Amino acid sequence: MNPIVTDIFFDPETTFFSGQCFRFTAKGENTFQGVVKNKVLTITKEKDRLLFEGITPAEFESDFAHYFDLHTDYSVIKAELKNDPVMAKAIAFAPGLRLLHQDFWETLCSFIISQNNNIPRITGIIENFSRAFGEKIDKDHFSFPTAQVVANLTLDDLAPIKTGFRVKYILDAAQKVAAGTVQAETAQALPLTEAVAYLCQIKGVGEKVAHCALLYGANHTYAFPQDVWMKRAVDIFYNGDVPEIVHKYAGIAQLFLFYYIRNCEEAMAATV
DNA sequence: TACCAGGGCCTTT
DNA sequence: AAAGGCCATGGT
Repeated sequence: MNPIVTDIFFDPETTFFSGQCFRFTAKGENTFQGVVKNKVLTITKEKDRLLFEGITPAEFESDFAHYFDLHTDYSVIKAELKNDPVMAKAIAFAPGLRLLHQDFWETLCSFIISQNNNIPRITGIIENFSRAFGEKIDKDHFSFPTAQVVANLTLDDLAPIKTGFRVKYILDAAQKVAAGTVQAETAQALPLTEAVAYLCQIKGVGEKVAHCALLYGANHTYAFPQDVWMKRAVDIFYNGDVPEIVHKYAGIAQLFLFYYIRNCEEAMAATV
């Protein structure tokens, strides 16, 4: 199958390793591979274009363009955000970041696993979780386990995944999603505040995890997940007071700020 | 209100 | 080599 070529710009590396998704790995300097929508997707970054392999042009148009938020014009958003000096720095530091539109259940479950955990370990847990309970796609790749499958597991089944005390949270989330008590469509349709409360009915889902699931998995672009890093960023950069422009593009602004404070030497130095 | 719960990768000391 | 923190939340 010939690769799909696109001249739409985004940076796979910063996008995949910004902490919004946990399913991609680097394969060499400019190639990244991961499981999306039960398919093994390989993306290669060339000088002025990206190559997509593993999916058909029809799949690219119908599913993956939305997944990569390619219908959103980032130049407009970034131009406006850059009026804020902190955002200008954050955007300049990782200009190719994009907000991914992921599967609701996968993000919900992934961010339950993420709590009080670091990104390499989260990635490893999700890999093992998929290998154990997902469907085999090829030798090295497995789909993310469905809520229906996970809902029928026991605490002992999940023990080898070593998610510790989070196991019972995962089970409660899976059971509520599988039963339809919590639905992606409802989470998406509700206003943000009500959507957060809706997700917080799940054991182990609090404000932070709810915002992540809504932002990354339910199209809530005004969601603004605040973990220790973001709180630090808001304190240091804005003296605790988030400016209006950041509120306007909350989710995307958060993505830039999070990546900036996590990775930029200058920003790190400011934390001392 | 403060602390603790699995566990392991990574950073700092 | 050892210690502490990590895209948190619920229970005591």
